[in-house]
Amino acid sequence: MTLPASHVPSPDAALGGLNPAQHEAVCHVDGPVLVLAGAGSGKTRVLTTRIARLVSVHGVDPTRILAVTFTNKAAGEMRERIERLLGRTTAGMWVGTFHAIGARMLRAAAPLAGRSPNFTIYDEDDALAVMKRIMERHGISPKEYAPKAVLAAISDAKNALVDEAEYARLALDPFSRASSTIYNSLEDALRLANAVTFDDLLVLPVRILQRHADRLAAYRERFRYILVDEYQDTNRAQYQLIKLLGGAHGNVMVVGDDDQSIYGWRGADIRNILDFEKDFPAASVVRLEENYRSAPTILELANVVISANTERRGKTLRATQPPGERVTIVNAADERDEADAVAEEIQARRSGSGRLMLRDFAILYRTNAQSRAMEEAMRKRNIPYRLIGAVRFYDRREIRDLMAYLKLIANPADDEAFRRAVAVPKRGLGDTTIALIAEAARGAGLPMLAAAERGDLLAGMRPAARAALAEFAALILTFRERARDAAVDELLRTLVDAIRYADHLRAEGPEGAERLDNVRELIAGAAETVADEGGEVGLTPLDHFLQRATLAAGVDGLDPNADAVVMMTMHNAKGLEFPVVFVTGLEDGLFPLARAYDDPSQLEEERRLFYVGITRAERKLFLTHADQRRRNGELLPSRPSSFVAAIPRGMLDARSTTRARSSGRAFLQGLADHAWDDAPARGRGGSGGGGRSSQGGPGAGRGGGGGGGWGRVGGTTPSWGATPARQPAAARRAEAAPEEEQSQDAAVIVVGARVRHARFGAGTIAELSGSGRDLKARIDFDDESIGRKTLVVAQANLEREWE
DNA sequence: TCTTGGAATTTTTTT
DNA sequence: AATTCCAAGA
Repeated sequence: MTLPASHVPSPDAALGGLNPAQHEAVCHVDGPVLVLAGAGSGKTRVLTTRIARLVSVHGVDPTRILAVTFTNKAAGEMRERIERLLGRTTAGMWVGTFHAIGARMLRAAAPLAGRSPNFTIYDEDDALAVMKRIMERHGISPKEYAPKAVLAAISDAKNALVDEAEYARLALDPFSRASSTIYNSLEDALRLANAVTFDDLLVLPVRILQRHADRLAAYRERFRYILVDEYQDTNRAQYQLIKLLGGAHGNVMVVGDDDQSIYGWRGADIRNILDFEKDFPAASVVRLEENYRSAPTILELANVVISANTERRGKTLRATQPPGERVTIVNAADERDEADAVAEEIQARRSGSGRLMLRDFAILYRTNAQSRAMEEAMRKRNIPYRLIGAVRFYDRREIRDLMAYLKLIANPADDEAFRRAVAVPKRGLGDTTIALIAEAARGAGLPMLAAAERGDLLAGMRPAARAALAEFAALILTFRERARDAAVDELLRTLVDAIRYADHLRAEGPEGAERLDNVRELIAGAAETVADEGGEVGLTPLDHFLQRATLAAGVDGLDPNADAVVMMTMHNAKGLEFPVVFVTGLEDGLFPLARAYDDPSQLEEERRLFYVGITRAERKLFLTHADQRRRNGELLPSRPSSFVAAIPRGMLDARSTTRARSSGRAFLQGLADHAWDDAPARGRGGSGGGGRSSQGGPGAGRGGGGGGGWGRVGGTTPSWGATPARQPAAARRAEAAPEEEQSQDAAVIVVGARVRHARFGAGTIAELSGSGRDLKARIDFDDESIGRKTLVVAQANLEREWE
């Protein structure tokens, strides 16, 4: 990104408006620092400003900076903000998630881990499939030891940097012994398939650095400054990576909040943050305790909730925002009633005086299953929404089918991909034939595809099967050659043609059409992949595409331009903020989950998750719970969460939906100790019908200069993300478009419009197709080497070009 | 080899 | 409720 010189701020301008603690963190140059950054305390600003100053004031070459973020989206935003501050590109700076960075290091040194650079990353399903087959081979019954449990045990071991050999030594009980056997075989199978698991993306780089002093020295020399965001959620392997890279010079800044540590279950070790000063002696500690995000009422609630935890360093967030509305708790009859109340509240507020847009609302829940009722409520009222997480796009069957082909093309040793690709569409090759190939491959020590190419290994196979197999192998070979330089979208198009995949889907009946749409979306999305994402050599566009697809997080797909209500788990909401937030399903057994009661530390983690949910809200927070809820098909009575019961009455306005009041009486009266059953009378003037908006308005609205942007929407022409500067959460707040069903982008995305893409630069829209989330734009880019491309508008993150 | 229908079985969170 | 698993039949 380049800005006119007049827009480049002087180094000191960036310091304006920082509070003393932020200032201290930003101006810290050498040596370790721990920044304890409370929710909404401006830590992203601290990180980006510091990096910008390292470059502009201290003359640090961007290539010598390593910044670790929690999601790819956060990485992109961080890079963008730094570039805006610097007025120049940050090419060569490493900004990414631990997994993306690990993958990059591993690609550069794959042979040291027994892989070649085009290795495949197995997701959980892939790993599970491999494992089940291993268990079968070893005669370990999946009834006795659940494959998922074994995989989880192995994953835990990897995240704790325990290798097969050490695990074998530690394995004493029967389950661990079985797991140990499987762990061993799994590692062999992965090597053979030239594949790695998610965990390996962390573990293998650590191993390489531990065993190869020259590599370690080279990286230490390169990365003089290391920054880690969301440090409270790092696990052993991640911690070790940072310690290896930064241990010598100690120029490591970690930023985190022990109160927001919510990934203990996947190996995150809260001790990493509690003990930072031990690991990096003489570390300075900076505490950011001023909150710039939330109304005082919300913050007060957050402080009360988290104070029940004992395992914490302890801090109290101070409010800087003007007073806002009180927090409301809503009692609903069941999950549908709860969803209706939420939807009605959104409708009421949207048409109210607050000038809110749909993207200003977020619905948060503990489990993905809770999204269903919410989705139905939104659909019933034609409220556009975006669902984060749950069923990932790449998990859909048709997408997995095609991805299997791509993976096999990229990595012919990938047996998982082979098994899936060879079976779809049907070519008369069933289990028997596949088992035969697997057997032959094992015997010869070859990947299955290679075995399939060897006629001499397939004695005893039916001629028909043999012919089909030869044809399949030839097909893959053809595409392998094409993939060397072909663009991925082109590759996909030809592939879909060659295997007549459209026919295959259409044969499935009506839902095949929808699947076909997804295929088109995949192709359009692939058009966006660029050959080289920053200096990695020897990889094809396909390799890049596959990696990006596997490592994509749920929120990565969140389109900042779409005006839609967002729904997601609280885990996914970490790091985000919204004017109005609904934290739903606050019932015992659901949030906190039942199993958390066994273990005080798990209960504390649930409470931290609640804290994360609360602190996402800027102006208004709703808590909701239902009297009964369908779970796993069973209708269960529910009582309000113990988290709710622990909140002093006076801090909440309580309200019941009409249905909860009429039907829920008997149930509620059973709860003598329940704080809310007498509440609807209070609050202001009689609380009207269920879900009526109480627009008691934050008349104050924006308050501090950089703070909110709460009121301002509307206005004249859509300027839409273009307003540079002055707007902290600029992208999100941007204007959007008329209501016209789903297609919020329609007003600005029109044929002839000038737009800018982050990588392809400026261009003109030549043609549009599809609608809503599937709206695609054919764009003629100014740069002739890029030419004409078709992008999915919802994913392309286009900005209107300002002229 | 592939389809079909009934049974079994859901870890809660995700890179 | 919904997906996945498994056995028997076409």
